[in-house]
Amino acid sequence: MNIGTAAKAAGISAKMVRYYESIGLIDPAVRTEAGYRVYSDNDVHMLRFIRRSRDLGFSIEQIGKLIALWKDRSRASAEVKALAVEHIAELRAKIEELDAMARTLEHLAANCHGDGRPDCPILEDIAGGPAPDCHKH
Amino acid sequence: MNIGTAAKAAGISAKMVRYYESIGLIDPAVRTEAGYRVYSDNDVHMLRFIRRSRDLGFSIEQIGKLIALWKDRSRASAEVKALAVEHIAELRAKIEELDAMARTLEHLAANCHGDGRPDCPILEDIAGGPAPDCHKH
DNA sequence: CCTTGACCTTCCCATCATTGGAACCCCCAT
DNA sequence: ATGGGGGTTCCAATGATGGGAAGGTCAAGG
Repeated sequence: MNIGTAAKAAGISAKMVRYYESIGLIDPAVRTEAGYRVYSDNDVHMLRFIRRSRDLGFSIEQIGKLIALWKDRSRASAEVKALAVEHIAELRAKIEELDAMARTLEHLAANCHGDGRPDCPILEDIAGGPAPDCHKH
Repeated sequence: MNIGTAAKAAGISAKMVRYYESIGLIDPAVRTEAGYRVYSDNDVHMLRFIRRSRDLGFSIEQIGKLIALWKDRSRASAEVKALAVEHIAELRAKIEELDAMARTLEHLAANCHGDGRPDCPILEDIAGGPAPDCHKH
C-alpha cells in the first residue's frame, strides 16, 4: 500500500511517516520503480506502535528505545519497565509544575473581583509590589 | 545599566531581553553612542513582570495582553481575571492529558514483572495486539 | 599607552514534533 | 489525453530558549 493508506491506517500523517524514516526511527520503505514508498501490514503495525507511544507522551528518542526492545525477543522486561517508570516520573514532575502554576493562579483569581474596577490582585502579584512609574499619576 | 545587569536583576537571560525586544513585547531600549542598550529600574520591573508571567506558564502572546492591561490604569479587573481563568483552564486540560498518560503507564508498569524475562504487558499494550512478523517464530 | 578580559552588538543555527506549501512527477478513470 | 488525487523532495515556520562566531567597547592595571 502507499504511504497515505498506511498512514491513515496507523492514525498518523504521511508527513510524519516520512519524517520518522528520515530520522531513522523506522527503516527506509521499499520503493516502486516510480519512487513511491510501499508499506506492508507489518509496517502499519510499527507505525501504530509509534503512534501509541506518542499518545503516551514518549519522546522520539524514547520510542526508538522502545522499538529496539520490542524487536528484541530476548529483552528483559525490566528494561522496558525502567523506561516506563522514568517516563512516569517525567510526567508526574511536569504535572506538579503545571499544578503549582494553576494553584497559584486560582488563589489570585479567587481574590480578584472580576468587575469593572481596575484593582486586580492578579496583576499586583505578577508585578510583585508597587507599580512602576508608568502607573504613577 | 547595561543589558546583563538588567537581565540578572530580573532573573532572565540577556538573550531573552533582546528577544522580547525583537518581537515587540517590550519597547526598544535606549542606546548609548556605542549602541549598548540602557535600562532603568522601571525596565527591570517590566522584565520581572514578564519573568513572573512566564513562571506562571503564560505564553508570550498572553503576556503581551497582560502587559497592556498592566499599563492601562483604567482596565477592568474582569479582563485580567478572564485571561487568568482561561489560562487556568489550559493548565488543567494539559494536566488532565498528562495525568491520563501517567495513569495508563502506571497500570501497565504495575502489571510488568520487571525482571529478566521478556514478557512485558507494557510492550504488549503499546503494540496493541499480536506481535508483528518480526516476533513470529 | 597598550593590553587584557569582561561585556556588548548582530547574525545564524539548533532544539522538538509537526504542519504547510511549492514545484514537480505519477497513476487511474473518464 | 486530461484531470484529479495521489506521490516525491525541499524549504520554512511554529515557541521559547540556548549556543556560538565575529567583531566592537569599556574599564582596570602594567
